[in-house]
Amino acid sequence: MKLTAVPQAPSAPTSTVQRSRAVSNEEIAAVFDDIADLLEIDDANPFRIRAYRVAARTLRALTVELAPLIARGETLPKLPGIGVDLTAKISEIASTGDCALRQRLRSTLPPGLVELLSIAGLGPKRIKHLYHGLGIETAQQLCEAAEQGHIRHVPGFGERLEARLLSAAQKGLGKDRRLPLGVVEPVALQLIEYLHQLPGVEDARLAGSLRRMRDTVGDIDILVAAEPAVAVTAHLIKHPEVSTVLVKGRTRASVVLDSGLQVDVRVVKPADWGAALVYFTGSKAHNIAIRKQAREQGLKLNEYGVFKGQERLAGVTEVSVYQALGLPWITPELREDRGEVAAALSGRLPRLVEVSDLKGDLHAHTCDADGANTLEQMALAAQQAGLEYLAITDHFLDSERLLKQIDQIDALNARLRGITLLKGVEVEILEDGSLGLPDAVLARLDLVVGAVHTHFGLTLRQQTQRLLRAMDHRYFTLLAHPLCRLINQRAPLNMDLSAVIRAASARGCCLELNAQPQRMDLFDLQCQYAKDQHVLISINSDAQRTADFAYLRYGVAQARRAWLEKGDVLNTRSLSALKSLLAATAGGRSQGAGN
DNA sequence: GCCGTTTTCGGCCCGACTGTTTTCAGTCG
Repeated sequence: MKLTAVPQAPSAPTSTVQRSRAVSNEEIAAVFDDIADLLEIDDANPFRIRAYRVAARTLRALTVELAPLIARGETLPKLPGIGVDLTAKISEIASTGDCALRQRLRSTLPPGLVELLSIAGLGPKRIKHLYHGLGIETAQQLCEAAEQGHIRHVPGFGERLEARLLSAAQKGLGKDRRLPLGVVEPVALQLIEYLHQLPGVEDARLAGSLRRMRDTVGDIDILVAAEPAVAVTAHLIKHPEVSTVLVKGRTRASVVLDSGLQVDVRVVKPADWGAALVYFTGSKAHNIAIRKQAREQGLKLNEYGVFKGQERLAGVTEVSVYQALGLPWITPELREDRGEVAAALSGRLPRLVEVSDLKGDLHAHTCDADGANTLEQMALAAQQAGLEYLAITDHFLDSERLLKQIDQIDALNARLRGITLLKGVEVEILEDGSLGLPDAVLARLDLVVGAVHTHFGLTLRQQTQRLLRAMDHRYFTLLAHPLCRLINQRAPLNMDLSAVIRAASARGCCLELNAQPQRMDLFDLQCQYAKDQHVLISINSDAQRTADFAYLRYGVAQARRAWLEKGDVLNTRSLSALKSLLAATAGGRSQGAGN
């Protein structure tokens, strides 16, 4: 229950069958995670607990919502790790919003105990001891007991543990907060540089979810290659931004920076580098999957290498580790146990899109609206970033100003060399799904990017209909930041994205993967579903200033996590191919659907 | 709780660090 992958806030479960909206996979997964937490405190079979956690993860990785299938009476597809019992529970949760097992567990255990699990240093065993020994049920009671020195007298606890738990509890329960990749990565790279300065450090690299380029990151994992005599962890805790040292051993240290970010550093011998890099890059699920692969071949895989009995077969490089398991090297973005091991085994790993494949950017702003730079400055910066074309898609422009900008772009294109500006707009999708500019103006553009910026609170049905109607418009090209989420600030729109994706497919519209670090909109799995439905994805910077084209690499990373290949991405097309594609789709839609 | 062409029962990934203990349990990743 520590970290959830999908930031859609689960709504409070209701026991009524009539619900205002369908139960999402995320909500079912949250119930399973809750059951796993409760079972953990209840001292249940660890493998039973794991089954619930694995099932929760599987549900979060699905690209299709299950509740509508269940509502239609269809049988659920066979999912790995989900058998007869969990299938029944999924149906139960989908139709009632809750599950009898959870209610039973909650009735026998105080509700606060689950919350205690999120305090560092407190697991199920210690929570049980504190509950039975001192009646502690909440973080508040934990603090009081620690301050009064009661905890040290519970068997298995001592003064130091008491102090540590008090400190962790006082820092609150917000430790599972995740920050945008684009915010954390620069900090992490500075730390890498700092570690490299220590003599004897042979290598230092990002690991964990940062290396897998997840859109949000919970902490910074760094792997260092150095001989045991090198005092790497001592060097780390001397860093000026380190505020708290959580753990410091010879080969491992965990610290908290002034910013609140946690940093975990592991030190390994250079000879173990490859195996350690695989291990600490994860994900946990990927590691379990490749360990299973090892076991099936009579091998053992750990962070020191691949072993056959006592003999080490591989471990110096990542490639050698995968090779010893009979696999090609798997790029970190795919290491989520979403089918990459099977694909690797059968030689069907995708040839993923790369930053250098991008020929253009179809969403950018200028100082004509709320951007910081002129048309020309943006054009030259795009060229500098290796692009051949850039669509200018300002918003908040009225017809008159937009027509003026069109003329300015024509004039600029006449003298620019090596970069072409496309005439576009980020037009408001109004509450009823109509577009905020007249057809006569939209007709003069190369592309129309539609987006929602208001009325986030519509019902599921209203919001979905709004987007479907917008895409019906004859000039509609591309739906920008479809979810409208802002990481840690605004939840994704309440709408049926599967329906939107299928509609985009039917209408020949494209969807954006917005690469702004706070947006990263769509999610990887949603892009994957779009790909399945043959919807082209446009990876756009939504640049407000010249420096923002650097964000494109985050968008590409998200696309790679979605298994997208060059052909799945609209803006890998050459300018001429793009223009003919735009011409073919925009005019082909129903003439009567416009507003 | 899931899984299986050597299994319908007996497996299910594995090591570092901490703190309390005096050989190891609990937590974490």
